[in-house]
Amino acid sequence: MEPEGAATAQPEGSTRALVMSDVAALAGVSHQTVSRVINGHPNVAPHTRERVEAAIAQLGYRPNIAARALVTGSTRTIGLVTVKINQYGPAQTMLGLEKAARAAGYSLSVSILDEATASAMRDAVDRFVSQSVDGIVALATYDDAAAALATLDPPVPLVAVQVGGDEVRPAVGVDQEAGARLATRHLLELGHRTVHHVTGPADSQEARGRQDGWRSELLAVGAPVPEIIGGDWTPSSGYAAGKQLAERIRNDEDVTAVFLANDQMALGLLAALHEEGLSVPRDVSVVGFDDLPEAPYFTPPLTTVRQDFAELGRRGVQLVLARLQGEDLHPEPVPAALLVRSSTGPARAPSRRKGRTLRATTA
Amino acid sequence: MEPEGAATAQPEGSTRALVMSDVAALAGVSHQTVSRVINGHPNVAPHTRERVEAAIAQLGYRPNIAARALVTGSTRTIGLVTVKINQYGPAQTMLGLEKAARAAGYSLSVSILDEATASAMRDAVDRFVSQSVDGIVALATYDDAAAALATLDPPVPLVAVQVGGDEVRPAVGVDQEAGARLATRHLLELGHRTVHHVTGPADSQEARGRQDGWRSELLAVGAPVPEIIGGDWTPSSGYAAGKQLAERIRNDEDVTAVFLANDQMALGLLAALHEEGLSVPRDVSVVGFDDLPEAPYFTPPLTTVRQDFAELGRRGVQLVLARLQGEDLHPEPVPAALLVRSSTGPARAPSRRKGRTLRATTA
DNA sequence: CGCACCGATGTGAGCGCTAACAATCCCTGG
DNA sequence: CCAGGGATTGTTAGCGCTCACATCGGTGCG
Repeated sequence: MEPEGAATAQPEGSTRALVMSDVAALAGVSHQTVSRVINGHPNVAPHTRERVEAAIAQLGYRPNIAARALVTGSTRTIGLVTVKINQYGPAQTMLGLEKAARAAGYSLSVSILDEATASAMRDAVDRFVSQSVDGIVALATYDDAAAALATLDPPVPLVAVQVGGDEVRPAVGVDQEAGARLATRHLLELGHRTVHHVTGPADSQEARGRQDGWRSELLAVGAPVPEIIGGDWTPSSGYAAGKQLAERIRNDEDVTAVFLANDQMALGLLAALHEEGLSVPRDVSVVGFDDLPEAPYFTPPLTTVRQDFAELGRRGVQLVLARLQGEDLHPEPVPAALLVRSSTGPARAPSRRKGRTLRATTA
Repeated sequence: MEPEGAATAQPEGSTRALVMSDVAALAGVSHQTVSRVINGHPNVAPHTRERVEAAIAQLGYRPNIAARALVTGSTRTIGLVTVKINQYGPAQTMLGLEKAARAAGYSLSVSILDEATASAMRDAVDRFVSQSVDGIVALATYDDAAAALATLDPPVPLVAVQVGGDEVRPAVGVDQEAGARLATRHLLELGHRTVHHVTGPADSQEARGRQDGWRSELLAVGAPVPEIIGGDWTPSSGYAAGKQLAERIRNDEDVTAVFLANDQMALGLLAALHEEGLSVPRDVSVVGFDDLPEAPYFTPPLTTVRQDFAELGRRGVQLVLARLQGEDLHPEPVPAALLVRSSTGPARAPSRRKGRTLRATTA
């Protein structure tokens, strides 16, 4: 980037044009010995090691990683391909991944897709391959992305994070089903006859996992399984669900508990219910999923399910590194935990609750 | 990573062990001509260029970027150092940056700090330098991070995104002050005598910018400037502010309009006001800042200020690239826009509003 | 008609590092 | 007392690419 003649132009002892032999010369050894010290090879005399380390420190030497990458074939970089980083889950997962990668001495290169299409996914993986990352982590919660992943066979380890089943290659994920069962059970235990469910998008494996958990818990206790209400993660779809549910309550249907596949939809539902003059949790109990930072400040504070994203990231990186060494571990799903706040309460008046008055707030 | 003997093991015509001379041999030219074609050098005969391109396509050849980086000194990577990616603003900015970087043919390497301390910042920048990124973008909205940036003098361009003034090196940011004035003016125009303000953390330049905007708008129209209420971005601090304000309203102070430095605090305030039996916007008008995806679904839907993060990212990358070429552009701040929803309304009963009844909901 | 010149291509060197091998040196055991 | 072996260090050869320069064939002009 600059002729080496300018090497000493830096005001303070900053990096530049310093190469291994500079260190070697100062320490009075060969460059190879310096290399050995840097890479922690065993057979270096303690005395020599010290001298080399001192020289490195004195010069502020930093190995050129491009040169190292050229010969080792490893860039010590992990590529992350993800979608919709503005959603809480992906953002948190990314945070966990970065931390774990850094701790393992890897850096994280990211590619944020606009859409989770197969071709976008393929392109991103391709880009990482020609960037010669050591491994790739894909956040693939949507079917087509997951499908795209399945067709890919990059020359580096590729692991999926947060996909539903084990359909796709090595994968780690949160135990969506267990989390959903926790939420459902909580509502059931409060005495609700059944629990309604607002799902996420049909092509999201996470959404399906939550739905499965909800259904199986209902089935397990012999509770009726109401028809699901479709949603798409947005508050707006939760709002629509809230309106629909309010209408059904007005028609005297037995709707006292709702489990939504994420907190944002719960927020929308809360808003709709409020508009319809329904009180949470007096009239309806509500549980979300994700534990957004805002969730404790919803009106009312939202009972929800928290996923341990840091742990997820850690395992994701761990999986990549294991694969890199040829190991083939199959990690357990990361557990989820229920956080009970004020949006859930005991079911009132077991069955008959005729003659309720509904205030219309909007008019 | 693997002995080159295994080079042809790949099932389909995937990448591996392909080097420039393979392409050269197939095209019947020298490796240097291949290099020229790849790098778009002018003096290549059209016919030759075509043949080389065909060979590249046929083989699926991808240049080894480590080798290129070794000789050119450029990795075509931009480093991003940021804090708190789980907050909406940073996450969106990052998205914008990644997009812009990718469009410019750069990839984005990220480092997410736990804390915005000087030493963490320094370490991250250091790591990027030894990773030999071409440029660094720092999201430095906090003073100590910004201060750390000012002391740093890395051998690559370093630009700050979203810092307050021009104190720090090349920087781009959203015009916080203008956004805040928009919000304040909106409330004033609705007939409110003055506007209360809940700030962000004192060491955040963004928070101070918003506060300055609020104050100068108040001053501009000769409205009284109430004491600011301290906050820290969290819903919890907004909640506390809400409680405090409710108390003051109960004591008949003239509080009818609040501008909060972000939406999350507005959410907390909304919750507190609701608990205190105060109606928004009937009793109090509320404006936030950020336009979270959830903001339209708050109770009531929140009037707020939107920042164009995509544009911010674009300009950030543009600035780095300009610096890389020695240019020294000083970009304008990115504008912010007011979004009026239902949390703001006209001021009632100009002054006297004795004898109000406050329901206590919690008891 | 021949020489200078330019566009197109090839050749050689080397970026900074690690891996493989070679060369020491010092010790141990027969 | 000398061969053998392990520990330590040095030497050499590339990794795959781009840069600088050499080469070659053709064109323009004196």
